[in-house]
Amino acid sequence: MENWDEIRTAYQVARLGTVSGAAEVLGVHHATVIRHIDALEKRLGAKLFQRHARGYTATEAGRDLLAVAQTTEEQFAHLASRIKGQGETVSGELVVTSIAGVSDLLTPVMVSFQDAWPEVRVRFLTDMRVFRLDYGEAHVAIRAGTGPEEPDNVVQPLTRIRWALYATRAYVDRHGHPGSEAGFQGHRFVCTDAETTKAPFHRWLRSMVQPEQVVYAATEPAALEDAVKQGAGIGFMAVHRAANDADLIEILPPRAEWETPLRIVTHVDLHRTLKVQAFLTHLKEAAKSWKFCG
Amino acid sequence: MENWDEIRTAYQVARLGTVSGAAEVLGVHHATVIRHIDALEKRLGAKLFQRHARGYTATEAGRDLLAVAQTTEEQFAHLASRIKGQGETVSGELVVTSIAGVSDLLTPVMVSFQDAWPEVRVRFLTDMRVFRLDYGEAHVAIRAGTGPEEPDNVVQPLTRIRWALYATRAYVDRHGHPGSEAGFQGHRFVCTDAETTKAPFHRWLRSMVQPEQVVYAATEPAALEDAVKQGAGIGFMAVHRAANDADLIEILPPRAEWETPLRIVTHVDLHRTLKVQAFLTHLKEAAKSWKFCG
DNA sequence: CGTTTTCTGTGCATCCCTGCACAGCGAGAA
DNA sequence: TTCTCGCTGTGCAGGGATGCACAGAAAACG
Repeated sequence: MENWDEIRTAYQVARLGTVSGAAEVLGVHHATVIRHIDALEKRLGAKLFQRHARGYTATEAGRDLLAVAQTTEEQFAHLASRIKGQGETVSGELVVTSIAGVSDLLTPVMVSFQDAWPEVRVRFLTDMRVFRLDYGEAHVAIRAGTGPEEPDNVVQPLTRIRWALYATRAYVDRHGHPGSEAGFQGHRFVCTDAETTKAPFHRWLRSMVQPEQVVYAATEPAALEDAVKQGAGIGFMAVHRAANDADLIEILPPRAEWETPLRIVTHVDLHRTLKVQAFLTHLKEAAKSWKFCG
Repeated sequence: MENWDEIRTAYQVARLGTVSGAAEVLGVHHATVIRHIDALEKRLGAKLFQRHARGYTATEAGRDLLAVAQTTEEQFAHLASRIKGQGETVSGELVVTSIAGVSDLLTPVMVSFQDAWPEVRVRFLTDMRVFRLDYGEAHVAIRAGTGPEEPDNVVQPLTRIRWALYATRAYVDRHGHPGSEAGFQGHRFVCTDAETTKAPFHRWLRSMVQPEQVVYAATEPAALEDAVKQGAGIGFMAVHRAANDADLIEILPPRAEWETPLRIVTHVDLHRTLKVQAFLTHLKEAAKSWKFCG
C-alpha cells in the first residue's frame, strides 16, 4: 500500500460522492482525481467505487477505506496542530548539558525555570563526554573556553568565571602567605596533571613555579578543588565557589587574563523555538545577579 | 496537513535514521526524500529532524510523527489486505433484488447459499422500485422480461416462468370448464388492470375476451393471484405456484408464448468477484431442479 | 594518519504528473 | 418533449517533481 496521497484522494471521493467535489476540496483538477482512483483500484485489484454519470458511490471496499482514512485524517490533523503549536509553547523536555564545574551556578537557574514553566521537564546532563547538539542530545549546552564550534551552532557569551589563588587557613598558618607571585618560592601548589590544559590560569601557574613545587596534581577539576580545601597547597579556585568556604584565604586576587568565558551553545534549529528562547532569557537574567563573575 | 506522501517519507526517515535508507525503502532517489522533508518542515514551520552528516535524528516533533505514521501504515496495510482479500473470499453482504413474484423460488436458494457460506449475510430486497446496480444497491438482480439494460450490466438467462390458466374447483363446479379458448364465452376472468402490461399472457387474454368479462382487475400480481385462489374467476398463475394449491384446476395448459424469461443481472464490476460468482453458480444449479419451469 | 566508505546536499536534464479544454452523457426542470 | 446543467472521461501541452551525477564532509577502518 504505497502512495498515501491516492488514499487521501479516494477518501475525499468516498466522503463527498463526486469526483468534482473531491477535486475542489483537494485543490486539484478532477482529472487528477480520476487518475488517482484508477491507479489505486488497479493496484488493489478491486473496485472502490461504482461509476455513474451522477458521481461515484463507494463499494464495500470503498466504505472500508472511508472509515480508515477518516481516522487517519483526524490523526494527521492532530499531529499537525501539535507540531505547529509545540514551537509556541514552553513544554516538554528541556535538556541542558554543561561541564560539572558550573553545576552550582546552573542548578538554581533551572529549578526556578522549572518553577516558572511547570510544563517543562528539565534534564541536566553533566558527563565527561561532550553531548552533541547536532544529534539532538541537548537543547542548550554551556561550554567553557573558546573552542571551535560547528557551523549549525549558535553561540552566545554567558559570563566569565573569575579565578583566584587560594589556600586554607591551616596552610597559611603553617607556610605563611606569599604576598605576591614574587614570594612563591618554597610554597606548595595544586595544579592540573594534564600537560595540554587550555585553562589560562593553569598555564600561568605552570610557568611561574617549579615542577617540583606542584605537590598535588589531578585531572579532575573537582579533585583539584578538594585538594586545595584539604590544605594540600595553594591552588586556583573559582571565586564564586571559594566564597562559600570561610576557611579559604585568598593568596592572589583574580585577574582578567585568568578568566574563562562561558558560552551558551544551541543548535540553530532549536534556537528559534520558544522553549529554548525562554530558557535563554531566564538564564541570562539570572546571570546578571551572579556575584564573583565578570 | 495536505500531502500524505511527505508524511510517509518523513516516517521512513524517522524510522530508519538516514535519508538514504528511507530512499531505498521507498524506492525513490534520496534527493526526493530530502526535498519531501524540507517541504514538510517548511509547511509545518518546525524542524522534524536534526541534520548531520551521519544521518537524520528525529526531534520531539519527529518522534511524534513517527508514532502517528507507524499506526497509519499498519492501518493502511490491514485495509489493503482486507480489500485485496475480499474479492477472493465469499463473505460480507450479498444483496439480491428481484420482483416479489419469484420470492418463493429464490428464498430456498439464498437460504441454502447462506448455509454453504456462513460468512455471508444475505439481504433480499423486493420493492416496487427497481434497485439500481450502478449505484451499488445490489450485487445481483433477478429481472423479468427482456427490458433494455445498461451497458455496464452483464445479463444471463436464468429460466423461463411457465404460466397457465387456472380457476378454483368451486368456480368450475358453478360455471363449468371452458375446455379451450373457444368456450370462453360467458366466463369470468381475472386480469391485470394496467393497459400497458408487458406480460405476454395478459396481452393474450385481453385479446381473447371481452372487456366486460374481466370481472376482477388489479395492478399487483399478488392481488391477482389471490383473486384467482378466492374463486373470482379464471386467471393466469405461474405453474410452480399453482402446483402448491390442490384447489386449483387447470383451465388451459401452459404454452411457450406465455413464458416469461428470468434474467440474472449483475454489474460488471461486481460480476467478477468470487462472492457473486459463487452465488451465480449456486443459483443456476438450483434452477436446474426447479419444476414447472422451462 | 591516511584511506575508504557512507551519507548529505545541490545543479541540471528528463520525465511523469498535472492542468486545460472539450466531448459525452445522464438527470432534472420547464 | 427540449433545454440546461453538472459530472465524468480523455487527448494534449506545460511545468513541477524526480532521477542523476558530482561535490563535500564526517565517521569508520586498517
